Amino acid sequence: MAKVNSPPLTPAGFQVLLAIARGHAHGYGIMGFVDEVTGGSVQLGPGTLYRTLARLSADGLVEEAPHRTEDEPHDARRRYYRLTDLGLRVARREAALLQRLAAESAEAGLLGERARTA
Amino acid sequence: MAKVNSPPLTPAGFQVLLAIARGHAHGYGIMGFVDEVTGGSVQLGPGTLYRTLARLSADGLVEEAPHRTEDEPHDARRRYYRLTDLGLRVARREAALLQRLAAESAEAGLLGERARTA
DNA sequence: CTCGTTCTATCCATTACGGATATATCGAGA
DNA sequence: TCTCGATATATCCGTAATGGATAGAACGAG
Repeated sequence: MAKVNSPPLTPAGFQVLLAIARGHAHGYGIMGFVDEVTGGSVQLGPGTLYRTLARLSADGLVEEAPHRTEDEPHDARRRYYRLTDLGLRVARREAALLQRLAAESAEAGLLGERARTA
Repeated sequence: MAKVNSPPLTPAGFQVLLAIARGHAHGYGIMGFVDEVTGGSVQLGPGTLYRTLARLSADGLVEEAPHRTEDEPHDARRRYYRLTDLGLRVARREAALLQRLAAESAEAGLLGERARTA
């Protein structure tokens, strides 16, 4: 049985995995997605982004994919990525943790019931 | 109107705020709660924990609370904390972001549908 | 009184982050 | 075709966050 001991995933690392899972396959697109989905409260600069992509790739969580000649007009500068099997498992595990924390947050009264009195 | 520009919240910072919101008011108890609620996948060592508490306190997100002489048998070593109004707002905002990310994870198929084929 | 546990606190090495900078390609338009 | 701003990737560097080791005081059981 393969070790499921995944290498530690950084916050930025999860953002990137999530963006790729959502179909944003190249670096620049990932930046925009993260900014948008978090309402601007998380912003990956180029430094963090490409360093994170390199680490995820070295850890075997993502791999470079061939250019998609279909819909996209083929931009030679772009590098596309996709999740590996391991990357998918890691992303799922992290997503489950997030869900758990969101549930705890709800238990703690941190969700919903906003400005009830005011 | 007060600035809502909260100081940046670190991952460890949110864990601590959540633990306090859940009623774990002193450092050592927070360590145990975080370990437990995350199934051991997040572990705050003493270094991170107390440094984080100090920073949260300096930023006005938490404040020290008087010892609870009621249920607890009074342990003079313990230091109790509670959320400030600002801390509560920040925790809520972060919890909402978490929820959003969990929802995106679901959209990406990272939640549920586990080992369908196997 | 003694000892193991609880609890807070600080120090240090490693790592992650954020932003500036560099460079190359693309597409629009003169 | 030549120029220029926007797109896209990549690296560098200073700052901050993390993890783990270490220290030491107060607690409770025996």
